Amino acid sequence: MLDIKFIKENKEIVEAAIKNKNREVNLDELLTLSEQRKTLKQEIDDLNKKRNDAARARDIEAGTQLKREADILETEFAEVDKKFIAMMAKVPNIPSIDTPIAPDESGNKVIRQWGTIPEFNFKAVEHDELGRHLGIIDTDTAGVVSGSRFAYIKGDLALLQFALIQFCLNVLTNKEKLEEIAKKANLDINVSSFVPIIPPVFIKPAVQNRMARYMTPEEHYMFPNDDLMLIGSAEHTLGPIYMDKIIEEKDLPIRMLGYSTAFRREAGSHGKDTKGIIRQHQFDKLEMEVFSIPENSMQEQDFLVAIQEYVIQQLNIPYQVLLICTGDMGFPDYRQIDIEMWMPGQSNYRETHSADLTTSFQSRRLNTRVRRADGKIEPVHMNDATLVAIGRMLVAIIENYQNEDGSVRIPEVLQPYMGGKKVIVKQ
RNA sequence: GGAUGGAUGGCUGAGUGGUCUAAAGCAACAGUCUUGAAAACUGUCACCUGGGCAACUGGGUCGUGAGUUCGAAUCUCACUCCAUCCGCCA
Repeated sequence: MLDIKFIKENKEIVEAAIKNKNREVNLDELLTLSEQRKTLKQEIDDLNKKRNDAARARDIEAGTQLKREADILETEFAEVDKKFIAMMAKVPNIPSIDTPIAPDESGNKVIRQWGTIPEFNFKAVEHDELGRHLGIIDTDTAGVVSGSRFAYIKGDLALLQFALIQFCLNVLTNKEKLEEIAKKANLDINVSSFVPIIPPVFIKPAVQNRMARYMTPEEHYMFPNDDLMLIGSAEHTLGPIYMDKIIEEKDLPIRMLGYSTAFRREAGSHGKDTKGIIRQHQFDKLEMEVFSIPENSMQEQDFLVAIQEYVIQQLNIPYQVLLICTGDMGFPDYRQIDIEMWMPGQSNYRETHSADLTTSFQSRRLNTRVRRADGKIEPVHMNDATLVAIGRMLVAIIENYQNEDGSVRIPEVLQPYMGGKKVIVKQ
């Protein structure tokens, strides 16, 4: 949610943001509602003053009359307020100055590429074929037991998942390593180790709503009997940790690393990525979440991207970094940076990471604030970013590390976490 | 699932219809004293929102939402969460 004052004072900027993000909101109507709301509130306040005076004076007759008047005004206010809130929720965050303006993903800008695209002297195959051959991915049985877009991850691939997690935890809790990463990225920030968190995977819909993500119930698994839903990302339950709280400036930044399963209905993606485990209803993910003071939030995002890149470089897989354009970026995002990793089986880069800087857009709705050193209170800035979407990372690893005989080498940095094993062979 | 108790500011906690404009303590911050610190003393110290350059001032907030009343932290109803016990359970 944006600040109504900001909207009032920067109508053109907000209008452009709505247009560039392919949304529709009538700002004039919104501003009119805001004025109506304010006027009504003022009238109610004045009336309440009189009511308080009457109550103190024990003037029962005047009080009765004033109460009747107040009831009418309050009903009117409730209606206007409801419309106002609903409309405010439709206004997206404004994009950063460096965000490319374009209607769809074709406007995303590649800002850097890393690694050399591997040349195979045989025909590289896709992960589902490799996985089936090696007996480490079983979507057929999962299809029978649970339906499409589910899989059994087995044997060495299951071990590889835990190796990845362990490797990442070691990096993100190692302050010296993180300092190195920040320094290499030319970032002037106060580095601290991330707090590892295993968050709940269920969330109350009302809280999810306050994360100000523009989402439909079709995207999530809902449990109306229990007033709960499954999260689509650890971010959903990490973000509200400081809901309705004031954080002291000296305690920022707060950097968290969540590990959880993510659940997605993929309602709108029929026929897309139906093979293998690229697009699943259920996958595990390491997710970073950072709360910071406003003036540092862009650097924090750059830091998160630098960490993402470090991990991929350690795995030695080619990737490209994209600045996402207005038409493709998230509703609450001020700046979105994605990473696409090279998938030899598809001869294509595929999206594996996303880093969202939402500035104060989510925190305003969550009511998470910072008390600055000078005592002023303002919304904190929030960043969230994928560290590893494990399913897709496993895909990238086995496709990039495949051999002609269908076996798969294990990336060097992960070998210590796999008991020294170097190759996955048919099981 | 059953039973009982509870939710008040950063924390502890008093408050059972109108002097609550929420006691007191702790913590924090500032000052005095001190070479410095501690202690002591003095002061400040919740949040949202309207008006005002400001001093200041109006309204709202005692888990959430509705209700009763001229008047609600206090009474009623619903909900959420927490604690303890019983049952079940990894």
